[in-house]
Amino acid sequence: MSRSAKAPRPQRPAKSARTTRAANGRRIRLLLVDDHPVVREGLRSCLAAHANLHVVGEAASGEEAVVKATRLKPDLVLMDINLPGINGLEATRQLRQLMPAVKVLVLTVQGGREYVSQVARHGAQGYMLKDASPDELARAIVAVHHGQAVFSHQLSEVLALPDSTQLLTPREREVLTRIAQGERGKDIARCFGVSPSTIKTLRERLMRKLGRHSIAALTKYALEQGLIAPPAARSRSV
Amino acid sequence: MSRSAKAPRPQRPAKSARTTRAANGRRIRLLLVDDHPVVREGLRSCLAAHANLHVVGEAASGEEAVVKATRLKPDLVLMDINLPGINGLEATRQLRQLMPAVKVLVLTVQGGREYVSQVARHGAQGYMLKDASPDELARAIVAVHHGQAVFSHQLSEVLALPDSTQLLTPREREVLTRIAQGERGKDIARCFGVSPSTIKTLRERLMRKLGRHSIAALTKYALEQGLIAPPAARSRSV
DNA sequence: AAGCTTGTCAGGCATATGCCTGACAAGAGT
DNA sequence: ACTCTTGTCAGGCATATGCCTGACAAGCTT
Repeated sequence: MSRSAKAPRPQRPAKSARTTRAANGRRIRLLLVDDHPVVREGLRSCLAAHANLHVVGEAASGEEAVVKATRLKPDLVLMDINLPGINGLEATRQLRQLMPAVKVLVLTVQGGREYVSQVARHGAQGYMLKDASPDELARAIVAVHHGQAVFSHQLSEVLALPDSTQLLTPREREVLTRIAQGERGKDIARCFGVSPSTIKTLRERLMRKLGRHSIAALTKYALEQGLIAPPAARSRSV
Repeated sequence: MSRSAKAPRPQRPAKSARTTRAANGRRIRLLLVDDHPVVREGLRSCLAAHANLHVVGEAASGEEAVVKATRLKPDLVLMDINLPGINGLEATRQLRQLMPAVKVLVLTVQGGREYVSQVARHGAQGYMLKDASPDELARAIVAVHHGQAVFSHQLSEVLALPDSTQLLTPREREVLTRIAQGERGKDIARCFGVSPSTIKTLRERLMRKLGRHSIAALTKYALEQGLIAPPAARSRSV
């Protein structure tokens, strides 16, 4: 904790203002995407200490992110995942399709293994967790802007793990999401137009592969890995 | 904006500095509790615009929150719920027990109905969602400091709903959390030292009361309502 | 005192799970 | 050609769920 406590607020010395100065001298134009004003403000404030980082806009939803990105043409978008409307991954996909030059650094609290590969699959160049320090974040932005792929060091352990869901076939993933959403075997079978036995077998394969041996456990796994949307008990969705 | 930065950066005009100036002239001493540096910085920055709000410290965990609160004796603690170690609710409970004079305003992304009553039960005076605007937040802080109970207006719809979990007895809640964590009836029974039949009956009562008729559905409900920690796929817990 | 809820327990019954054993065809990789 | 994985399907079997019917004691409300 860099902040001393009772002191007359130490006015953080912005120590890294120099350290991250852009090599080429050009400022990196940033678009902040997060639905929480406080977080946007925090990012703004954290990044303000870095002379080469320039926040050119903010967006509070996926749709707004895409619109603003096309208008403002930032170099890089800092993208949250949990957004009202289309989520950050989908927004990333759309954005990257429309403007391949714009890089996307995903910044979220979700740390599941599956999220990592999902993030990459959707075209983002980086994936930081929100418990990264401001300096880490700034370094990540610069690195991504320079073409590196950057992942939060907190994710390294997760990345070191075998990607369990990579091991799943599309069919298995589909079945898993259905199971995790509370559908029962028979309904899934009917919905897929296959025999209940098939779903049964697939479920058992899933359990063997993932080492989760109950529906509740599979549900929790799917949630952890971001295979299904976390139950959004937000007011807007109630 | 407290942090200077060399950039010309629009240095947001702190328009509401006057509007929330304390009536009594005394500044409200605040302790910020959140495990994300960026969020803490955002709060700092948002609140810096208000002359009567004074951030005296920060904490990144529940334990740290309790320690710092006893040391710094803030007027009010801004408390996140999802924290490493003991969560914000437990921290609130401990803190309120140790220092009843310190008010707690919970500030989180969790908007479930059950969370609202849980927050109140743990001794907090207010509950704001993180999508509140900085001004709302500042007003809430002042209001709570003046003895009001404050809840995010985004929560009003949620509050208008009947509190389904209020309808649950402590025992039922306990069983529900166990179920949602993937324990099966028999194990719960053994753990509680009662007959499996009892758990069976309780589970059925739960299903009737909540209108969820499978374990997966109960799990999702518990997640939504914040009865169990959202599956923390964070690196630290992997 | 009568009624209510809670927590405890039990039985039955249809269905679903979890775990095992198979099987077969299509496709990919070697 | 051979192996491997995938997706499909089936049977059996022990256990768990989901849904119903009870029951009884303790406590609280009225």
